[in-house]
Formats: sequence, C-alpha cells, structure tokens
Amino acid sequence: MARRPVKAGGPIARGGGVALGEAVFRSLCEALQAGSYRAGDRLREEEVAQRLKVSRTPVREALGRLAARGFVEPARRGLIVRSLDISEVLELYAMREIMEGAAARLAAEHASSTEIDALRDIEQATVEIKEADAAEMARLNRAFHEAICRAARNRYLDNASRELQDWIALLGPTTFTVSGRPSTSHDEHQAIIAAIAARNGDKAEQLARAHIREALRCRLKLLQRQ
Amino acid sequence: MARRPVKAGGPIARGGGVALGEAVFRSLCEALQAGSYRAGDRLREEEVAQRLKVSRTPVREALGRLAARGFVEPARRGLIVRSLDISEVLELYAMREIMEGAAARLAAEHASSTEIDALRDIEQATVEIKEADAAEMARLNRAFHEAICRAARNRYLDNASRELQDWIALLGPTTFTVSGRPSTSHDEHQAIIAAIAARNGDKAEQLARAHIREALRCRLKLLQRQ
DNA sequence: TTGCGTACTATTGTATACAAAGATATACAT
DNA sequence: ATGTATATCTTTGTATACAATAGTACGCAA
Repeated sequence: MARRPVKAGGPIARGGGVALGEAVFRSLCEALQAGSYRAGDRLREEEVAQRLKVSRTPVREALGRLAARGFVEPARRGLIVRSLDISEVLELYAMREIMEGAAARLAAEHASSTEIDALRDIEQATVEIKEADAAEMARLNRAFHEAICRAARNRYLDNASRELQDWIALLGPTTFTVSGRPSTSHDEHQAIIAAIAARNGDKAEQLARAHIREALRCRLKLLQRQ
Repeated sequence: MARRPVKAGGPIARGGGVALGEAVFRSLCEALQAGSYRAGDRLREEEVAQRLKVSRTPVREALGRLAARGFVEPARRGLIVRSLDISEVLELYAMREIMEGAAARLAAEHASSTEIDALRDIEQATVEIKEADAAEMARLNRAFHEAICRAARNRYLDNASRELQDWIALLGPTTFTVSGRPSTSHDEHQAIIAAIAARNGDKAEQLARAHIREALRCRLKLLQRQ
C-alpha cells in the first residue's frame, strides 16, 4: 500500500490556557476535516502522540471524544476513520432538511430585527468575494446557517445542527466547488431571509428544505466525480 | 450541608468482556438516571474511583464522555451534574416535537408491515400491565418511540432521538406518574399507529407532535409539584 | 500445499506517580 | 472588622510504567 504521508501538523501549542486533551481533539478535528486523515485510515495512539509531541493520555482522551461522536470507530486494532457510504449521505441530508427547515420556521417566529440584519450582512459579504473562493463561501455559508439556528432559540436544535455540520465537513470538498452553486445558494438564502423577515414560518421552512435538497443535488454530483 | 449519602452502587464488575472505562460510564449513566446523583452535585474523580474500586484513568474517560454530552459540566473545580431550568425543558420538548414528528412521517413512508405489527404488539402490552406500574409503562413507551425511529430508516434521526431521550431521563420521574397519563398516551399511540398503517405521513406527523405536546403538559404539572 | 497450533509482537487498557493550577484558609496590616 | 497577601492543600492534568489482549508470523504435521 502506497503509504501516503500523513501531513497533519507538527507539535501542538502547549500551555495556551487550554488543556492538551482539548488541543489534541481540535488538532485531530482539523486534520479530519482537512482530509489529512482519510476515510478508512488507521489511527494509532502512539503515532498521534509522537507527532504532536505529547503522551498517550491526552491523545486517548481526544480519540475517545472522536469515537463517542462516531467520527472514528473501533476496528480490529485501534480506530479507523469513518467513511460514509451513499445511503448515509442521503440520510444525513434528509436529517439536515428536517433540522434546517425547523430552524428556519422557528427563526421566523423568534429572530430579532438585529439578527435578521446580521443574516443580510452575511449574504452581502458573499457577493463581495470572488466566486471562485469556495473556502470563503463555505465559511460564510456555515455562518449563515449557524445564525439561523441561534435565532431559532433552541439549544438542542443548535447542537444537533452543529453535529450534522461536522459530518458534512467530513465529506471533504464542499458543494461550493460545483460551478454555479455559490450563485444559486445565494439566491436561496435571500429568499429564506425574506420569508423570515416577513415572519412567514411556513414559507421559511419550505424554502430551507428546498435549499438543502439543492445542496444534496450538488453533493451527489460531487460524489459521482470521485 | 446535609451530606446526603451517595448510594450509587459499589465496586464494578471487572473483566466481563467490557473495558472498565465503558463499565464506569454505564454505571454513572445509571446513577444519574436513577437520581443517585442529583442536579448540582459535584463529581470528583477520586471519589468515583474509590467507590467503584478502579483507578482514576477509566473514571476520567467516563466523565469525559459524560461532559461531551453535556450531562455534567465543568465547575470551579471538577464537574457538577447539569440541571435543566424550565426554559430548557421547553426547548427539549420543542425539539422532541420536531424529531418525533419527522420520525412518524418517515415511518409512515418506510415501515414494513412487520414493523407496524411490532408497534401494535408494544401497545397491546401496555394494556396488559397494571396501570400503576409507571416504570414498566415508561419502558414500553421508550420501546415504542425507538421502534418508530428505527422504522424511519435514518440513523442520524435515531441517534438524535436517543440523545433527547437521555436528557428526558435526567429529569427524574416520568410523565406516566401523572394520573390518567398512561391511558391517554396509549390512545395517542394507537392513533399514530393507525396513521402510519394508513401510510398517511401528514397525519402521523401531526399526531406525533400533538402527543409530545401532551407529554409536555404532564411534565409541567410534574415540575410544579416540586 | 493447507490447516492448525504456538510463540511473538504490536497496540490498547489500567494504574500510579508526579506536575500544575486553583481554591481555601490563615496571618497580618489597616 | 475587613481586606489583602501568602502559604497550604485539594483536585485536576499529564506522563510513564506495566498488564492484558488480539493479530501476525512461523513451524510442523497431514
């Protein structure tokens, strides 16, 4: 097997007010989302510990948290990075449709005018960056969905959405790398904001759900390329 | 302070094919749900370790998982058991309404006839136990909701529902201790099953949501007693 | 050659020792 | 009496050593 070098970062910053276990956890999350570890890769405690220049103890803690979330799973020996097959991707987006729909409806009920303005600002920012910058688009997109979840005033919904977002990140390239997607996504966001501003919960939910279905279409295109 | 004795069980079973960290985690979960530890109680690693006759290492692992889920939270020193104020209870049930509604709709689409029969069997069992047995009612109720989630064919929905269920368990006495609730709950369940059997997703969702709202009414009664 | 058993080794699981941080108590000054 | 500085002590965070277990390779026999 062609032992692809694991290029995830070197030693970890120590004593920055944050415990090593936490730092290792973040480092591994980043590595996972950056694709430094890929689906099916094996993770050994000692290997991670040596790379980050810490002992196995905080590494075990971090891996435990990763395993609890399901991002890695126990294998014959140690842990392997979880991979999502097509049916799981469909379920994941189905779940997002439920959550984002509910969040948009609740946001239409509860969002303050300040929060609605913040949504508009985020979308304004997306037209001011160059279309090709998919990473920045993805960042603003996350900000948009998080802002809606916050406006929904339900911390369980917020947590669940955040976790789904983490799973999406595990899929690798974002749907904004599909040509034309940044623009259509922006239009859909605008429509959702308008419905929320009009306090039309039904419409906000319907639009948010359609938005996620469009995202799934792009995701499936992306998966077929691979 | 009147140092209520912590009566959570003694030493843990060792070597039963399950790692100590896992065993400690389960033990603490049970203790939490049984009310042996109450909201606001402090958890010290050493104390738990001595009681269960293990070292701090597996205890830390278990506490880490508990903290990741939010059941305990870091305090000035160590961890304290999380307590839910009234607004969180409302958010919790609002989230359940979303999830159970979605699950019922999807179950109406995907449930096999075998699964629908299984739902009927569970409800049949509830009429065969004596009304006063709230614990058994609660067990069957969980089985009912889990069966619907499974029938919905979405593992993210299933996981999220299970987590909400764990939060509910943290609230202590179940809504079945409210007089008359076992009976009305049964009726509501029957209606949900009928809608699922009729493949009427809209109605199944609407009924499931109403069911959770009724459960919330009982929960609020229960909270007012305290 | 193939199947099985056994030794070995890689890796995780647990305990313990030690370091660091932070709370609490005490003494002293005002 | 009250506030502040400092010492002490409790508790968590990290490293390391050791135990247990599961995979792998090797040898031997059929």
